[in-house]
Amino acid sequence: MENRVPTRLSLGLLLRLVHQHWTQDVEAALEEAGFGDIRPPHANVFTFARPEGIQVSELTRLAHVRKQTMTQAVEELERLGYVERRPDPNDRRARLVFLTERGKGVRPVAMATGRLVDQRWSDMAGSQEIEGIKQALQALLEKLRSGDGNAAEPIDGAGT
Amino acid sequence: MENRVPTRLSLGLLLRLVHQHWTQDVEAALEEAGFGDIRPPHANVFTFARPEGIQVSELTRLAHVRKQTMTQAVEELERLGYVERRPDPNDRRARLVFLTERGKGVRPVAMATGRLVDQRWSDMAGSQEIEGIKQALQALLEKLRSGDGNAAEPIDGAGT
DNA sequence: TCATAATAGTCAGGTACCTGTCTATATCCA
DNA sequence: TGGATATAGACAGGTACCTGACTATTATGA
Repeated sequence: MENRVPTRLSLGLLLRLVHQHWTQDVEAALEEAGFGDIRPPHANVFTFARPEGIQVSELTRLAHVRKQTMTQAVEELERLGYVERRPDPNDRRARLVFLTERGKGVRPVAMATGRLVDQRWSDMAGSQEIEGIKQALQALLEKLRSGDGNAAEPIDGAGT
Repeated sequence: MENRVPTRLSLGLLLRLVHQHWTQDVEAALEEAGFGDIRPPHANVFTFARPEGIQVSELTRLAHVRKQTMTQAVEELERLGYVERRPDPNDRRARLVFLTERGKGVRPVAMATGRLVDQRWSDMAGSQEIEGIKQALQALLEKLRSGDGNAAEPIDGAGT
């Protein structure tokens, strides 16, 4: 089947391939846990939701995604009955996102999936290896951000 | 502006953020070189094109992208006048992609952009650091591929 | 205190990937 | 040699991000 990883892949390609694996694994973990209707971008909502409610803009900042992306995730979860939105009493521009009872039930599982995948990868490749990659990427990211002009706003991202 | 990278980002998020930086930098490098109409996914076509022509399917394999993605890149480059397609004399199902004269002129630049970005990142963060990340990711990828059932086909990817 | 700037959220549209299905042709081996 | 299987490419449709432009509301500071 000739499926060896060719010797020298570009950094861009490597990042993409590994990221794709990650996304697939998160999705699979959610599926396994019986939540096939929740997909990776939704997980952030569960991760950052708070009993007092939270604005979409704040979710956006916490998860490093654009408003549009987060709005869509919230809308889908609303349709699925996991969250609901109510007007923010302190800011008439805003609406607050709350977990429904159903949503509260899912929360621990959704929050855990990222960690679960981390765990599996650590078991597979060694936790030092994974930890090393994380630290190296984080350090790189900080350098990239200070090094160029784009250092300004929440660039994007999600738990995925 | 409060833009420190928060202390512990998930691996998925890190991969995504760094990959995004990479793509932006490649795009910027192409723009700088005066080829604003060529975007990252196109670069593969220049990288792997051959004087005798090449099939889209083979480009697909080399670049680790799906047929659809590569087809689209080739179509765009055809519209822009960088490549042309002619029937494959040895396989009536297939068409071969050739660089036009114009395409041949761009080739070196398009091929160099990936390396250029690597170079810049190495200057910024240290070439050992970058090299280490590449090797770690590559090793991880190999483990991931042998570890799960997905180890079969060209997963995806591109010079980006 | 009032014009200006910032923020919450919506709307419209784009990109780079993905999946699955389908036809024509090629290859294989029983 | 012919029937199952694989491959080249086209077509239709989906996802998770992105951007920019816009309205309503809030915060700022001169």
